Amino acid sequence: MEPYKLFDAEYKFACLIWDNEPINSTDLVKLSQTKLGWKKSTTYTVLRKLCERGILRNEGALVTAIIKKTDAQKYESQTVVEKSFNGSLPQFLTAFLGDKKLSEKEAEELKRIIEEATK
Amino acid sequence: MEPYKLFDAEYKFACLIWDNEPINSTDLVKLSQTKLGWKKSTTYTVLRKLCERGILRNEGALVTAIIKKTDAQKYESQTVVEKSFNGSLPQFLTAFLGDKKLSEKEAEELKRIIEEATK
DNA sequence: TCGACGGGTTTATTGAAATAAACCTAATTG
DNA sequence: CAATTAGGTTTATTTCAATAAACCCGTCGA
Repeated sequence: MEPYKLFDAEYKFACLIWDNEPINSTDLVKLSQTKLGWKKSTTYTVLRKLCERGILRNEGALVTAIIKKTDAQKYESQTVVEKSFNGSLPQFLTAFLGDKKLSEKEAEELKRIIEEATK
Repeated sequence: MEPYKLFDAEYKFACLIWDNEPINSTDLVKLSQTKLGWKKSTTYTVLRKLCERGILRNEGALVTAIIKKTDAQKYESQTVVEKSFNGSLPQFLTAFLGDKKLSEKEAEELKRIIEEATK
């Protein structure tokens, strides 16, 4: 498995941790119950797998993230561009935008992000 | 199933058709063999499923696409932005670019695509 | 001192994606 | 006409993501 690959359920779960870390494991069980509808055992199963894969850590019932959300997102974004868009960001953008219209403000923000990446 | 959702294997297969349509089904079997390493039955199984879902058509052994590649890509791009980036294209772009540096030319191209979506 | 609770592990179950073996029938060709 | 080929369908198999039931063990408060 590639280091940062998170499956759908895993990603949602990891988001709980990124948003709440450090979090006690029992509290995480409760949070998963309310936010994801998961049973205790499900939470611990997924938690252990992500720990084994070096993505999370559970030490003394305190759960934290080892990899950052931005790194997981970076992996996810690059994977989709590679797999579905031949590695081409312009192709991705073109497809995403389609006939969608952007406001001036949105366009400015995007262009600023792009500018930023040329420096 | 959402109309345009293609699983990984299905997407690769559909790409063969988008790139070669109209294509005779027997030729498609050969193409899938060489490009994807698929057996004949695999090709026909996947082909039938995509036909049932209204994505491809197989009429008189002639295979064509019903939905366009750009539409499948659009769906894919929007799905990833929703699922992993909270629906925010700026967040996606930021994550994708990371520390990557763009050349002037690449930046221009991206900005042009964005400009285009404001008209 | 026992029962509830915290903090887990072990072991299943289910469902679906990915792939293919085995079979079928009609047409064609040597 | 016998064998091959085209063009499929039917039925499995395998793998793995997603989810959970059932169990375990130490501790702590009543």
